[in-house]
Parts: sequence; C-alpha cells; structure tokens
Amino acid sequence: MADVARRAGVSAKTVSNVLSGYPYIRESTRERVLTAIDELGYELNVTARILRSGRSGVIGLAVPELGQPYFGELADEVLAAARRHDLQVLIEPTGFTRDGELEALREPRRRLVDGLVFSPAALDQGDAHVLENLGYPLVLLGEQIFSSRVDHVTMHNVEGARAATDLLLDVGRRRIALVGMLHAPTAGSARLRFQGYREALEARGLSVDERLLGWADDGWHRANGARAMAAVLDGVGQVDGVVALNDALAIGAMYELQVRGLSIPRDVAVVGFDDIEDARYSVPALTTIDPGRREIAEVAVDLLRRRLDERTGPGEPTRPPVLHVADLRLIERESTPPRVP
Amino acid sequence: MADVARRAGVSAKTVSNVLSGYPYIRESTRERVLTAIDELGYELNVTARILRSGRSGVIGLAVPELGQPYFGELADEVLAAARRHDLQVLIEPTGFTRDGELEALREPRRRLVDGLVFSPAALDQGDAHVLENLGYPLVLLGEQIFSSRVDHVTMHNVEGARAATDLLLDVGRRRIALVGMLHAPTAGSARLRFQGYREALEARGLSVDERLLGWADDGWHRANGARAMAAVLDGVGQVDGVVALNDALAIGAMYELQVRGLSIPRDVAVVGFDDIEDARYSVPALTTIDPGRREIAEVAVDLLRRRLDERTGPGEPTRPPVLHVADLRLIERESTPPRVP
DNA sequence: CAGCCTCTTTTCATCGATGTAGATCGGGTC
DNA sequence: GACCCGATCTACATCGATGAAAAGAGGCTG
Repeated sequence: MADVARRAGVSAKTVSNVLSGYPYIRESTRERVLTAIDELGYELNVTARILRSGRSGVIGLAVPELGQPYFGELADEVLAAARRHDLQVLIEPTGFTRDGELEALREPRRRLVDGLVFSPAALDQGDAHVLENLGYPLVLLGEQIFSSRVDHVTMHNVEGARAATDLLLDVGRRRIALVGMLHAPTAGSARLRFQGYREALEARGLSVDERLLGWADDGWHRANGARAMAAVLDGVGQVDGVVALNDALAIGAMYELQVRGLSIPRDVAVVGFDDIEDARYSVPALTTIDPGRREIAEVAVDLLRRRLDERTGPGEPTRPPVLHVADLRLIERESTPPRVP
Repeated sequence: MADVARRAGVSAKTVSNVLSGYPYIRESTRERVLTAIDELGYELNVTARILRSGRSGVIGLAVPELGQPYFGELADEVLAAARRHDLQVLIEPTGFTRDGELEALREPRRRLVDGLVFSPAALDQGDAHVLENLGYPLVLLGEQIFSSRVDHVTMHNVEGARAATDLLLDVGRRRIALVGMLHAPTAGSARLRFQGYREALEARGLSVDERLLGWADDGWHRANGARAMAAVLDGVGQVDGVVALNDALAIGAMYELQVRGLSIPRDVAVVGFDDIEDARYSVPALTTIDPGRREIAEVAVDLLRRRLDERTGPGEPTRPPVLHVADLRLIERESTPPRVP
C-alpha cells in the first residue's frame, strides 16, 4: 500500500480511504490512486484490515457434513444469501462430533469471522450455556431450542412429521413404520419428528408399536435407511406405510422395500422429510416435507447481518433474540397414493 | 496476550513461544503460562499471527457447488485429508462461473489462505496463463490439463468412459445413448468422456449416432439427465444402453426410462460416472466408474502441503510440477446385466 | 577463573492496514 | 481582513502477534 501511495503521490491513508469508499476524495485523486493500484497489481491484505478494523466481512457456517445433500444444499443457500449482503462465508464442517462443534464455536473468537451460523447436531441441552455470551453474533439453525437468549431459525419438526403421518393415515395405512430412530439424547430433530408421528397416531386412537420403529444410530444415511427398513420387515413381517425421518433414509428404505418385491405406493407408501433434490428423482419420486430450507438460510443470514450492524452503530439498542419458524410444505409425489377426499 | 504474560510473570514472547510449540521452555514456565491462559480464557488472535508470520495454516478449496453430491463428498474428503496434516480449509464455491473462479484465485493473494486446491469448471485453455505464477501454491483438480507448470490431480476420464461403454458393448448392447453432452467449449470432462465413448464404439467398428446424444447444457443435475434421456427417446424411439457422464444424470435418466415402462437393465442398461453415495442406493443400484475421489483429495492436499513446506525451507530446490492420475475402478451393480465371459 | 556451550527468556522492530485527530486550502461571511 | 466552514488529505499510534538477535543463567572445560 505504501508503494501505491508513493506512486500516486499521496499518503497511505488516502489509498486506504479510496479503497474503503470514504466520501471526501477528489475525483482526480481517486483516479490517480486507482491507476497506481492497477499498474502495480496491488491487492489489499485482508488480514491486516481485519486485525486493525475488527471486522472481516466473513461469516462462519458450521454444519456437520457437506456430503449429506441436505447440508450441501443448505450451504449453497446460505452462500447465496450471504452474497446478497456482500458477505463471504467460511464453512466449517463439524463431523457430527461434540468436539468439532465446540471447536467451530471458538473460531469466531479468533477473529477470522465476524459471526456464526451454526447448525448443531451433537451438542445437547446441557451445553446451552456454551452458546450464550460468546462475544460475537450467533444464529442457530435446526431443531433444538437451546436458549431463549440466542437467535434461532428452526422448522416445524413436530408438525411436519405429523402431517407426513396423517397423510399415510388418511389413505388408510395403519401399520406405519418409522425409519431413523436414534438412541442418542442429543437427537433433537429425531425426538421431535418422532413426537409428531406419535401425536398423529394417538389423535386417531392408535398407539406406537415398538416393533415398527427402525433404528439408524449410525447416522441418517441411505445405507442406514435400508438397514433399518430391513430390520423392521424382518421383525414384524408386514408394513403398509413408512415415515422416514429424512429423505436419505426414505430412499434407502424404498430400495430395501423394492428389493423385497414390494410395490410403492401400492403395498407400502413412503414419506420422507427435507425435500432434497434426490427426492424429486428417486423412483418412485418421493413424497416429502419441505421444511423451508431456503427461507431458513435467508432469515439466518439476515438476522446475523442485523446483529453485526447493531455492534457497529451503538445507537440502536440490542433487539431481543428472535425465534423464527420457517413455513412448512407437504409435497406429494409418487411414493404415496393420492388422497381421496 | 500481554495480559496472559503479566499474569504468568513472563514476557509476551514467551507466551507466544509456548503456543507455537517452541522447544526451549522450562516445564514450570510452560505450566504457569498455560494456567494463566486458562484462567483468563484467552484465545490466540489468528489474524495477527497470519499478518506477522505470513502463514495461516488454512488452505482454500474452490469448487463449483456443494449441493452437487460429487463436490459435497469431494469437499468432505479434502477436509479429512487436510485435518490429517493439521490444516484448516476455507471452502469457496464458484457457482460454475468464470467470475466466481477468477475471484477464488485472487483470494489467496489476500493472504487469508496459504494455498489453493482448485477444481475449475468454467475456465478454459485460454485462461491457462492465469494459473501460472500466482505467487502461491496451487493444485488443480479435475479433467482439464491447463498447464504443465502447475500441479494437477486428475482422473482417467477417457479410459473411464471407455470402460463404461465397453461394458455395455460386452453385454451385447448396440444402441447406446450418451447422456450429458455439453456445447460449452470449457467442458473438459464432458469432451474427454465423450471421447472415451467414441473410442469404445470405434474400436468395434461402430460409429457415433448423433441422435443418441442427449444434451444437458444446464448442468449435470438429475433433472437434466431425465430431460436429455426423454429427448433421446423421443428422437430415436429405441435404446438399449445408456452411458451417463455422471451419476446424477444417470439417476435422472433411469427415472425417465422407468416412467416410460422400460426395465433396467433388461431393456436398457445404464452406467454412470463418479460413484457418489446415491449410486449405491438408487433403484436399481447404479453401475458406475469410481474415478478415485478419495485418492484425488489425499494426493491434492499432500501435494499442496509439500509446496507449502518448500516455501518455508529454501534449502531444497523446487520440485517440478506433478501430474497425478488417480486409479480408476468400474463398479458393477444392478443397472447393467452381469458380463458373461 | 576465563571461556564457552546449552538452555531459557527477553527486547525490539515489524507485518499492512485503519481510527483519531489534526493540517491545509479555497471560498464565503460579517 | 479576521474568522469560519466544509472538503480533502496527512501524521501517528495502534491492532496482536512473531522473527531476529541478543542477554542471562548455570554448568562444564582446561
């Protein structure tokens, strides 16, 4: 920057001012500076700027794993939203581990990013205190509500699972398996979605049959969906509906069903959760719940940006924490029979 | 850091030395420092460290889009490999655009990352010069060989597509469609894979039938696979094999085939490319080419790490650029009939 | 006991930008 | 002509760490 200043015949600070969009600069000066920058091929050193100014224009996104389509697609949505606000995104995969998540929470304090959008998967309620008073803006994504003192963007987990189960009940299914149960107590969305399943059953005077629960403690991957489905089929013999706790599980379950010669949706109707791109092109195309992923990403980034602005201008008082629940949509495709009114 | 130093009764530099693993520190001093760090809840400011030392321990990964399973899974592999070398990764999606890719190439010069693993999708041969003498270590991934002056990790595109086509020919198929053709001249892997397809046909005295080519200029997504397949079927009426230029296209194509009542593999055999997780759980399970994704990630990170080390120790001379071609594997599943010898 | 070596710690300058406060300048006001 | 004002630019300290180099402390050698 000193070189540029020398070449343009101004001070380093003026170069800095040009680059930061400071208004009081004569047009001719600005041009000289820009020319010099061009001629020297100078690029601003972001690190130094962050160190001095305390703001990087980068936000962090902590998710468990990008290979899972839900998170990969979510990451793309967050990136797009961030770009609209002129923010960059540093993605930090946490690998579904507590340590990975705690590590991600420490990153912003090291000042590379200004704030964090965090989708926890391994922390539990006991960790709520970790999320408060972090010293930087945090927006939580996903199922669990840890604390009323942090911004949250979440989805209608219970209602979604209930809508999915209701659909199956509406078309006359009664032996409805649930694929994707987790023993882990941290499994917020599993618990909530299971609750929706149970509520739907109980609202019709039915109760949960333990033998219809398929476990997938190794994670919500397709392989485990197939495995859990197999276990249920081997256990109870027959099933006429499946609620899967996410789309990957559903696709794995459909695979297992079809391998066994069962027809979907005639013999067994299947509903997933998440509306990932795969769901549209599975065979048959999967009926699923769109939890409002795009809305979630947009709202999360917008909340974070507002918090960042709050910090800059001490004028406006800190707003109270927000809890935003995204809109839900049941998308009926071919893995369930049409509902007859 | 000054606070920590004061509390531990040492100089700031000693605290720095403790944190950087400098060997000559008395055990008792180290403990005092660590205790002080703990008591004060101090966290090192990475930004300042980068500014001063010039090394961040962060490498960049530039890929087009994480929502595409291939790139999401690749990103996870790169992250895992980086972790093994104690490196962090900053992911920068380029959105399949030239501007996005040029932007990603500029990022390291701003000094947030030490080097870059870059998977280009929109640059073309004319941009080769952009990739040379960037002033930081660069490792290129993927199909195109831009320049002999840059490290490359690539895959056997031609051979893979040829193996896929050969498999179909071996089981007696002759009307083999190709799904995923691109008009764009930048489409390196499309061109190479098409070449493999053509070579396989010509090796048996067959030639390419233009009507069997399915175009997918909007990107290699499932939707376009289905669309391209539909176009081919509408055009020529009949087909007994499909080579898809990636797995997503293949799954889309299978969807379209089955919607039209065709049986896979009896009526039409299908082969994909990439071996993404989906391929294993599609119905039927997809026969595909594993281009060695894990190996690619590992080798890329390792090459980058070595270049970074080279820069530190000026002792050893710069090694010549490496071109590494990962091992290829044809994975036969259910979308093709077994090969009879 | 001087001289030297190894281990341990400190001093000081520095990485490259920006915040703060103040200098400079031409013109308008009274 | 003195004073003030807004526009424009600059000087200087500073963000928080680390590299280079040297100082201090024992211990060993001859």
